[in-house]
Amino acid sequence: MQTERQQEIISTALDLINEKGIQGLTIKNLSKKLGITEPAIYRHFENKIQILLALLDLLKKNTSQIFETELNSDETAIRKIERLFEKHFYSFAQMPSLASVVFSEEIFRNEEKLIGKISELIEHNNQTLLSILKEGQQRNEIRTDIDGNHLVIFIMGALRLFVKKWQFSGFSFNLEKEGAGLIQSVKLIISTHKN
Amino acid sequence: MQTERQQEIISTALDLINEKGIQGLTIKNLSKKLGITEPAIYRHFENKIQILLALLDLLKKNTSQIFETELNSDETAIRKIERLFEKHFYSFAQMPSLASVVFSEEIFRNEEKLIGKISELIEHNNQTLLSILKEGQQRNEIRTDIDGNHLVIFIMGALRLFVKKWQFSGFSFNLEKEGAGLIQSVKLIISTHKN
DNA sequence: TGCAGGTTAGTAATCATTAACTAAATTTGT
DNA sequence: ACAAATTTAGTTAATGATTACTAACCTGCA
Repeated sequence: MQTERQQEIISTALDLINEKGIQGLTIKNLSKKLGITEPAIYRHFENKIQILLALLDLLKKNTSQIFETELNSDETAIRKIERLFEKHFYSFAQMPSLASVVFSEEIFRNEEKLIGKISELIEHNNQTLLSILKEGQQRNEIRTDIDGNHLVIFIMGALRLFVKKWQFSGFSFNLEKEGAGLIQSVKLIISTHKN
Repeated sequence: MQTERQQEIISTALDLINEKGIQGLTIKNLSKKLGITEPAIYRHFENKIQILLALLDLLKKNTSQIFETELNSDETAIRKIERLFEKHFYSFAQMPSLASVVFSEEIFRNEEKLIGKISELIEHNNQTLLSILKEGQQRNEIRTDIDGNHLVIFIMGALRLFVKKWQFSGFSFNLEKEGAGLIQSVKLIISTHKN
């Protein structure tokens, strides 16, 4: 469980990374933004790594959950993928800072624990997506001429790059609206060809 | 033009980022790896930003050139895309450190000049790829039911994610060999459906 | 009254960078 | 051809900023 202050710290850390990148996330900047002094941070987190680990938990909560929920829903595979995109876009639109962190693994490369945790998260989400796709292929909803692992790369690659473009543009376009078009293209690409 | 020592410094900087991420690229680490003292670095580069700018030039040389060459070749669009992947894979296989940097824009987020330069590079390469795709669509080699800009996202997204997976695995699989399979899937996905 | 959550004032370590000096190589003037 | 002048590429020693973090103290509140 997290206290309100801890959540506030994590959310502010997220904003800082969004604004200035990982090199902008310092205890000084963090405390300044929170309106408290540096040592006060240490009343809530043991050290900086714990803050980043908590931040990774937030990422996990905001992405893993999406994958898991869809895996266990009753929809068609195509509809699951569609909702996967929609939910991601919704989540990022609600909290744009998230988009600046979630697909930027470079941020977590300076500590063994962090590397392990983000790798795990990515791998787990990929496996969940692969399950959805394989099920869709068995049901003949999703094309079988392309290996499931490759489909994962196309889907996640597109999602990642599209969100990164949005971030790079300074969140200047409507992610959910523009994203709807991309979702249609994804469906065209992965569906079994019917004619 | 660059001196031999400057190239050595850039190449070593690349290796450092590959090993420890951008936070591992310090003048101290750099000089230690080169076997010289820290101030000696400043005989070859004005400051650290100039080193990163020179590193971006290396990235540009290794990616822009690939795109440009293919744009102006006489091959079919499909063959151009195929060679685009092959050349990227070859380039990264020759110099794996490159793969750790080229799709990690986060590295260059702490200085206005760096952000500008990497954004320019990405945008330029995307535009070149878009030209290739649109020409292919006009010639009816590439499917027209999906917008060119979306095809760019699928192609670049897949290339980026695939290379990133290779990096994440510690370059543990054969990029060119495994990549050949992905290229076949890319061709299946972007080609006009013929039957 | 005890403690959660702040403060002030510091720590050692590390950061990029500079000043001043030097040995060796190279260029220049005669 | 050769000594003098200059340049190149390194050194040691130090700079002020900044890093994450700590010790000791304070204060309002349950």
